[in-house]
Amino acid sequence: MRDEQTFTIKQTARQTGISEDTIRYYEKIALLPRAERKDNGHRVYREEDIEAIQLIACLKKTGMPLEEMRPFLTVSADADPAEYPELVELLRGHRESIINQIASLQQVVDFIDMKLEKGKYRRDCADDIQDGVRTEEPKPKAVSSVQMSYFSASPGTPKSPTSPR
Amino acid sequence: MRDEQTFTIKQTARQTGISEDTIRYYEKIALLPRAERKDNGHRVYREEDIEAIQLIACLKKTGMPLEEMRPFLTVSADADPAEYPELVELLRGHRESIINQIASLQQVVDFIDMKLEKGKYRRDCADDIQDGVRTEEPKPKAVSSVQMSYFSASPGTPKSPTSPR
DNA sequence: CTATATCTTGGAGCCGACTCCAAGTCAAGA
DNA sequence: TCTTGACTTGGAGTCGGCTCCAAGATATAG
Repeated sequence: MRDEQTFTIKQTARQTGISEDTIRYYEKIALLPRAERKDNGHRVYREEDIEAIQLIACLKKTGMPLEEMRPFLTVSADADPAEYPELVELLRGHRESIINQIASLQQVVDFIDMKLEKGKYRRDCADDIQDGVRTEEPKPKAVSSVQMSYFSASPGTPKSPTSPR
Repeated sequence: MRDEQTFTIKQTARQTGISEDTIRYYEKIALLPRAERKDNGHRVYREEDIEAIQLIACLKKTGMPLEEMRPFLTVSADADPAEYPELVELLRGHRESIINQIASLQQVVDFIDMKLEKGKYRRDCADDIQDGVRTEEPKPKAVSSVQMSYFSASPGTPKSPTSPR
């Protein structure tokens, strides 16, 4: 039998950069599945668990709220997302919003660059919220809590995904 | 008499996508300078103020904490950062971290794309465990090597979404 | 047997970033 | 005059995401 390597929570924390407390917290709120326990009750982690935690860490870096991560973790847990068409939609939506986020970040970089290189004139990074009359509330999405474009989605900008790589 | 247009807080909120309450909050914590008041005490905003708020909105989208925005706002307030060499350093640092963030986001996009297009394999989306003493790492953890099947390669320990073990 | 270390649990506390509220001011309209 | 509406203020409350206990179990070393 393949002996899979296992890790203590401490080792896991070290490998993932997420604190032990936080890992337990994620388990508590069921963002992570309940970890297996040894006879003494200690948690055991293996590669796949660590990868899940790393995925969380990665999404966290992008500013995504924990609640929104659930679908990602579900997808990562079981292989084929195609079986969950709703999930596919979710993923697409997230992809969109991440692309937008990248654009925002790029604008900040531009802003900085401009400032750094003598910048005098600045064309701020908010070209998306022109005086278009936006109703403050993006309608509450029906079924899934996820959607939450990082606010102020540009009105009517289809913005097809960047060419698949 | 110039045509400098001024705005109420409500209009400003609308234009920037930031709520009135939040704008007042930003002023309260001095992230924004105290706005001018009319005789009746009402706040007045003009273009430059709106731009500052939009800058905040933009930085917010990138996940930056309010406290970290202060230098940016200082810079935007008075044009030339070169006079504040310390600020220049700050800006450079932030630029760095934003670039990293973009990379993280791109990885998430890749992750999603992989999942969406039938994904089979993935490479890890994060591997910057800050100055880590990578103690016992069984493998060299190559950044760009494609291993780590994230799923479907669970020999003996299948995780199903519906059955926690 | 005792001390030390590593874990467990439940729960309290903290911080950032809002969000909401009550009470009050002022201007114009019916 | 009374009412409405847009604003003001200070402060309280909320929520997400940790972070920090205290009390207790178990494992190994001396």
